Order: sequence, then C-alpha cells, then structure tokens
Amino acid sequence: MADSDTFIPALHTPSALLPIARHRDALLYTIETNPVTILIGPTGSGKTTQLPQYLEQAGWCSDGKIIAVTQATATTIATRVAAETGTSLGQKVGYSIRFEDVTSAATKIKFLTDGLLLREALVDPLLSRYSVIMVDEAHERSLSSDVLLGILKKIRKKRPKLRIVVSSATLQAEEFLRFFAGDDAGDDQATGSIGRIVSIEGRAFPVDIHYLSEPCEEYLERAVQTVFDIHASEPEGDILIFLPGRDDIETAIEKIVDHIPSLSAKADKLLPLPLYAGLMTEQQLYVFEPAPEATRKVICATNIAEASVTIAGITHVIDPGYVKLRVYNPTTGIDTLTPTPISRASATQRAGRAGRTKPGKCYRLYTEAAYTHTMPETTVPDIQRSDLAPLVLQLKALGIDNLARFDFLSPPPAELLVRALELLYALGALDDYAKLTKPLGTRVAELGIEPMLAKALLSSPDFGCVNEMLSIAAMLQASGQGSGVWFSHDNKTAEEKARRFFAVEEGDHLTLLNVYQAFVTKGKQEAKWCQKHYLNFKTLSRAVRIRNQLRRALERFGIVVTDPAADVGVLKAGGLPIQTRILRSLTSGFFPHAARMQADGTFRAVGGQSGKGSRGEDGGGGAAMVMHAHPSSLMFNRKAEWVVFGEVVEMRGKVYIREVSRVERGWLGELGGGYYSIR
DNA sequence: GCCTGGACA
Repeated sequence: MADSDTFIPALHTPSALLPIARHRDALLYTIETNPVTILIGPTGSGKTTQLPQYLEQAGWCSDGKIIAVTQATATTIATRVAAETGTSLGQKVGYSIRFEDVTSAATKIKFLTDGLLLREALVDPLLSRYSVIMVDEAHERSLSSDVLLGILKKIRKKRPKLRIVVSSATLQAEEFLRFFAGDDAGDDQATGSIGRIVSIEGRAFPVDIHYLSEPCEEYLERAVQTVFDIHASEPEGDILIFLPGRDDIETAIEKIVDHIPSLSAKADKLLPLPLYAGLMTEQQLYVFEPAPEATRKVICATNIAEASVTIAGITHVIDPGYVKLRVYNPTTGIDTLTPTPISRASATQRAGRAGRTKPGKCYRLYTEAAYTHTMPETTVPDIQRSDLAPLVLQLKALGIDNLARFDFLSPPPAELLVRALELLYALGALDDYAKLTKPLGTRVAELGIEPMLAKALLSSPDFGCVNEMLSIAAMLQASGQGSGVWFSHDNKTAEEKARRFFAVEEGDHLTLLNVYQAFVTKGKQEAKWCQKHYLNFKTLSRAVRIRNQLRRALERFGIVVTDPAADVGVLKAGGLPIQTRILRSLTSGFFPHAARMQADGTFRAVGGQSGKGSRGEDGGGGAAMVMHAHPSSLMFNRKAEWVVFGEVVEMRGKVYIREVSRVERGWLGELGGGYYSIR
C-alpha cells in the first residue's frame, strides 16, 4: 500500500531509475528456480509496479496464464502500470475490485484485492489461471491475506509450477519463508529448496530518531509542545502527528490553534489539519494541497497515514506511540476499541513517513527503553483478535472442514474458533458435524455479509419482506469503516435534527430503510440532497450497489424478489404490518444479540444457551454486562423493552450497542431456533 | 455522550 502514492504523481520516478531495476535479472532467476520468493522491498522500491512487468516480459504469461497481484489499492497501481506499459487499462494490465472488473481476454497482469482472489478460489480451487501470484504487503497481516497464504500453501503442493511472491517488511520475512517451508514436521532443511528471501533497497532518506529521556503522561500536551519546538527551531517542512482517534485529533487541533497567537508576527504560520477515514472527502483533500506561502502544515492523523495514505512534503513526524486496536473477546462476544501501545514495526513505519522527500526527523514521545523493552515487535495479527465467524464460513465454503488442521500462518486461539462455530451452529449455518448446511449454510457463505445479517436476509421470504431486508442489509454493509450513513458535524443540533427527520420509532434498522428509500425514490440520488440532510453520499451510493449484488445473489438462490412494496406502513392483506414483519425477520438472524432495557435505561444481554444448557432470560444468572445504547443510535435516550442489536463495542470502559431495534419477547423464543428457553 | 484501518461475483 505504501507504494501507491495515490495523491502525489509528481513523486513518480522513471522506472529505469527505481532501485528494483538493478535486481531485475537476479530476481527473475530466483523466481524461476524457487517456488516461493519472499521479497523485502521498502516503500518506493518499485516492487509492486515493476516486478509484474518483468515477469510478463520474461514469459510468465506465454502459455495463456496470467499474473495476479493482490493489492489494497489495485485501481491506482493498475492505472500506473498500464500507463508505464503504454497500454490502456483493462487490456494488458487490468484490475478487479468489488464492483469493478476492468480486465479482458488480453489481460496479462491483474491487480486485485486478496478478498477477491479468495472468492475466485471458490470457483477455481487451484487458481489455475495464474502462473505467478504476488501477495503484496503481506506483513500487514489482514484476515484475508493470512487466509490466502494458507490456501496458497495448499495449492502449491498440487501445482509445482506455480510461483508465489510474498512482499514483506524485513521483520517478518523469515517467518513467511518458514511458513512455506515448514511442511511435514517442521523440516528446517527444506527451507532452502522451497524459497529464498530477496532484499531490495528503498528510495527513502535517513530519518533521525529522537526519544524522550523520561516517559511522559500527557502525550497530547507533549505533542503540541513538540510542534511549537519544531516550528521554532527547524527549517521548513510539514509535520505529521499520529493520534489514536478522532477526539484526540480535534483536541490537538484546538490546542494548536490556541497557541498560535503566541507566535511572533514575523514567524511562519502554522496550519493544523485533521486526517481520518470518517472525514468528508473534500476535508480529506486539504492535507494533500501544498501549504500557502510561509506556512507549515501540521497534519493530525490516525493510523490511516501510517500505510494507507501518503502525504508529500512531510519532514517531521511526532509519534506518541499509540493506536486504537479492535480486539474481540470470545468469552463475552464484545469488541473492545482501546488505545494500545504500537509495535516496533509500526514505529519504524511511522518514522519512515518523515523521509519520503528529504532527510527527516521523528520525535517519539516515549523512551528508548520503552521502545526496546516493552513495545512488542509486531502487532498481534487480525486473525488472533477478530470475530472469526466470517473466516470459518469462508474456509468451510472452500472445502476446508477441519479447521484445527488448517495451516494458519498464526493459529487463532481455540476460543475464537469455538465461539465462531457456536454462533454459526445457532444460526443453523452449520450442522451437528460442523459442516455447512444446505442450502442455508452455503448461502450464508456465498452472500459474504456478516452471518447474523445473512440469516436475517435469507429468512425474509418467510416474512414477506425481501425488498426491505435487502435495503437494510445493504445499508448496514455500506456503513462502517469510518464511512457512516450520517456525517458528524460541528453543528450538533442541526445534525440531530437531520437524524430525527428520518427516525422511525421501531429503531435503527427501519430508520436506515427509511433513509435508503428516501435516497432512491423521488430522484434524489444526488450529493446536494445528501448534504442538506447530513447524509454521506458515498455510503448511500455504495448501498445501492451492494443491494444490487445481494439481490442478484438471492435470485441465484431462486428467491423471488418482487418489485418494491408500497411505502412502509401499508398493511399486507390479512397479514402483519410490514414493520412487524421486518422486525421478526431481523430477530430470526440477530437473536443471539438480544437485550432488555432496565429501569435506568441501560441494557442487559439476554443470555443464549449456545450448547451449554439453557439459560434464563436475563443473562443466565450471572451478573450481566451493563450495556448502553450508542449515542449514534435512535435508542439512545429512548424507551424500549426488548431489542436486538448489530454490534457491541467497549470504549473507555463503557459497553455500547449499535444498530438497535425493538422486538417482542416472544419472538426470541419463537424465532431463536431453541437458543432461548423463554417463551 | 460517540468509530483505528483496510475489504468481499
């Protein structure tokens, strides 16, 4: 990802001058003679853009096979490589991402996301179209790239001619090689014959690292002070501060603004700017614009600036040493989002951001002793701290039934796998032998949305609300990852008013449906209308596309999707109101996420049995966790009794539920498939 | 009284 340089075409170097050019022949020889090549190539080495071209020139596509490169920014890289080869995009060089397949019969080099390549393995288990598969930035250890490596290791045994290239940071290269080599009973001798590690130099400038001599308690205060110290004594060049989240960013900016009047009138100006995923696009673009004359930019960013987004002109990095990490607790089923000390690998990556255009400096707001002795070498990979239900589904769909024997790069804790299996069993997606049920389990896997939501959607024909559930599912899938349905705004009252405009008494799901229907009807699919209502145009457009994809999937399953029913609120002849039918359909998927409101307005989870004997209605006798409706939920300071919810997140010691809707107590027993003993 | 970051026929 670091190679993408998305917003700074001026930095592109003629390809012949890139460091990798020197290694061309050696690299091709290594790949020719080794099934697996681990490529250590830092930012700016040209590995992602050049290596696929070398391979193509060397004849790796001559027998009709093609080269795959998995990359998070497939679009950008493909565009650049197509330009370099002087061909138009989708011809020799193409890309494939979720909603766009820009490839053709002529395509020889295909950039795609690792998730998509995994999807292809469902249809073509040996990925036989490809002669070389390059897994780029594998050290980032995303769920899907970890699974992909496991699958590739299996495939390699059946396809000796396949070549695998794994690009990695220095720290993890040995681990990747050991993984591919360590076959039967950890045979270290095999390492040499399976693969090689090749290292190419980057194009980065040196970065001076400064540590604190004493640990500091107020990193925010200290970061702001450091900004002004730099500004007073260092030559021109922009500053990048890594902060854990949005509120820290906003506070930091306020503090900087407060201090600005203390600068002398003759001094250069300071321009603090925020950068995080939830910002509106236009606001995000400010950080890429050159600062005005005699002004120094101070970019206060989340981890988005560590690898995903590159900003030109940064010469000073301030690193307080924290990141917000999502960790799933398999015992409680709760995700926690906590500021956590970063790893040394992460610290190195952050420092490197100061040396992209000229020599730079990095100020670490921790001691060298902390760096050496207390910070972990690498971050715990996703696979060891996530809800694994989606992963289990995917592996089962690929025919890997014995998860205990699957070759994981880093095996997940058993509790995580057990929890995932229990949930999928409760939903009816797995049978007593932990095999995918037919048709439900295979369909849940194929939909590729989170399992509870998939179950709710697949149940919707029984309740006569397929159309509505399609829209709700699309809205839920489209939001998240920083891009919410609504924008948060400085003007809180206006924001609240905008939310209330679409509010539906029954809860967040019907409210989302309401927003979706308003967006697509009355010809309102436009940015202006969204702006007026504080809605995120990008998220809603995405929802429309996701809905189409889901609808096509349902049609493949033979589920009839009729034309959208009339407005919400219309009674179906002789049946229940549409709202009730939707809520019942939701309950049939989200029953494991049920809660009851207490007199004080907080919620308690309703304990399910999940194979361990039935529990009562209020959490099985134990002290149930106190949960709060998330402030973004409609149920925040509203009355309800029984509810289902989408997710639970713990932040700052408080547990929040999001996407909350009212249900009836009896439905949990009726639709919960025996999960609850309540009637 | 609020969500780190990616992504899926």
